[in-house]
Amino acid sequence: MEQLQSLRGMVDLLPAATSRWQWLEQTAREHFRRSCIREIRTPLLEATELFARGIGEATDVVGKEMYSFNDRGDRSCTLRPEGTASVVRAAIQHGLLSQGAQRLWYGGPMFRYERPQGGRQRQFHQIGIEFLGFADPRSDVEAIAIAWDLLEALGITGLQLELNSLGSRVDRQTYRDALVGWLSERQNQLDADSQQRLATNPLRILDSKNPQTQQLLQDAPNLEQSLSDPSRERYEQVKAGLSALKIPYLCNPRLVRGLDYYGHTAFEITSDALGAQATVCGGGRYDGLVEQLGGPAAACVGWAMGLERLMLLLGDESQQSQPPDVVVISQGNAAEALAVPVARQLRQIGQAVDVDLSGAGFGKQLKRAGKSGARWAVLIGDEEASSGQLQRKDLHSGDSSTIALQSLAENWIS
RNA sequence: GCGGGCGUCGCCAAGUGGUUAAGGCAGCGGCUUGUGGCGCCGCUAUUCGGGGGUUCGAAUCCCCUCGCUCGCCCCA
Repeated sequence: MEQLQSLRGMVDLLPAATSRWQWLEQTAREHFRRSCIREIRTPLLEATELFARGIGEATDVVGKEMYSFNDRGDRSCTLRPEGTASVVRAAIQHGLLSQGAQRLWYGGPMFRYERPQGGRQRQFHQIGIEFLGFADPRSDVEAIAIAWDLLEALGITGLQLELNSLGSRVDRQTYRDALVGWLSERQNQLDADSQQRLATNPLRILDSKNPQTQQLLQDAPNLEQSLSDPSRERYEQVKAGLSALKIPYLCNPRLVRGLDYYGHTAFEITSDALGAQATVCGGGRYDGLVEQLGGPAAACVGWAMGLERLMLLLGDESQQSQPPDVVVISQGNAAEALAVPVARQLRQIGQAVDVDLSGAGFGKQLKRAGKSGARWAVLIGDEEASSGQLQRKDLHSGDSSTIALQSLAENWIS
C-alpha cells in the first residue's frame, strides 16, 4: 500500500454526505429537547476496567471487540464501545443522582474491533438516551416511545419493535440453571458456538441463528415461564403502556441482547432493509448497573441507535450542497484587493458568499458562478474599483445593476 | 476471527494473454484576453489496489498482501 488511507472500518464523511448527517443530528436533538432530555458528553477514552465491569467480561464486546491499549503511564485504556457505561460512570462521579433522577442523551463515535460489513464499522456513531433513577414501568414505555417517535420523525418506515422481559436477576439465574441443565443433556446437538456459550453465556444461545439450534430450542425451557409474578406483572404493564400508545410490538422470548447489564425489559427495533445488521435501535433496563459501578441503587432504562444504519434507511441520495447566495468575481489588482472585503461585508448581513480567487477571466468566473447555483454575482473590475460602483448581476435573469461599494450592506436587497 | 465475490482516471465503465488501455460524467484550457448557463475543439491512467511469479509477451493466468463487499459471528 503506497497510498495512505484511512484505517479499516474507519470511514470519512465527505461534504456530499454531511448535510444529511447534520439534518439527522438536528432532528434527534430537537426531539430530545421536546422530550426534556438533556445532553451529556463523556470522553471517548475510558479505563478498560469500566467496560469490563460494566458490560461484562463474558460478552463479545469486552472479550474480543475492544480497542484497548496501555497509555504512557501503563494504564489500560479503551476507546468506548458503547455509551451506557460511560454515562453511568459520569453520573456517579459527579453525584448527578443525588440531584434526582436524570434524563440524559448522548451521541458520538463508538469503537468496536470487528470485521466491517454493511451497517457495521469499527468506528461508528450512536445516539442514545439513559433514564437514570426510574423504576416505574412507564419509564420503559416512555423510553421506547421516544425512540419510536424519533424514527418516525426521521421518516423511517418498515420497522419492527421486538420486546422481551429478561426478568429479575433471580429469575434469570433460575432460568439460566434450567436452560443449562436442559441443554447440557443435548450438548451434542448444539452448534460449536453455542456449546462454547453453554459455559460462558448460556442465555445468548437463545438468539443463535443456527437453524438446528433454533429447532432444538423449540422444546427448551422458556424464559417467560421462569418469570416471577412481579416480573411478569411488570412486563404486562409495559406491554399495556405500549398498546395504549398504539405502538405495535412483537413479543420475542428469544430476544436476549449481548450486554450483561440488561434485566426486565429488553427491546430491539429492526428493519428488514439492512441485511444482516438489522438492528437500528436496541436497549432495555439495567437496574443493577449503577450500583455495580459503585453508585447508589438506581433503576435505569435506555437505548442506543446506530446512525450509520439510520443513514442506510434514509437512502444515500447525496444532497446538493447549499448554493451560495452571492459569488464575488474580480479581475485586476485593484479589484482583486476588494473581493474579500466585499464578501465579508455581505456575510455580515447574512448572505452566503463565495469568492472566486482563481484570477481567471470574467467569463470563466461567471461561468463557474452560474454553475454553483448562486443567485447573485458581484463583479468588480478596473472600472468598478475606480468608480466605487460595483456591478451586481442576477444570475437567473441575467439583469445587471450597480450598487455602491460605500453603502453595499445597507442597500443590498436579496 | 472463518467462508464466498470483487478491485481499470475523482465518479460510472469497456477490455478476459499480443502493437499507443475504449467511452461517458466531472474537472481544466480554448473558441469568447470584462460578462455565464448551449455548442464545438482540446487536455487529463507509461498504467490497470500493492508486491512477486508464469510467459517471447499480462489489466487479463498463479501466489502473497491490502482494501471493499456479502454471509457467519456480533451488535447499533
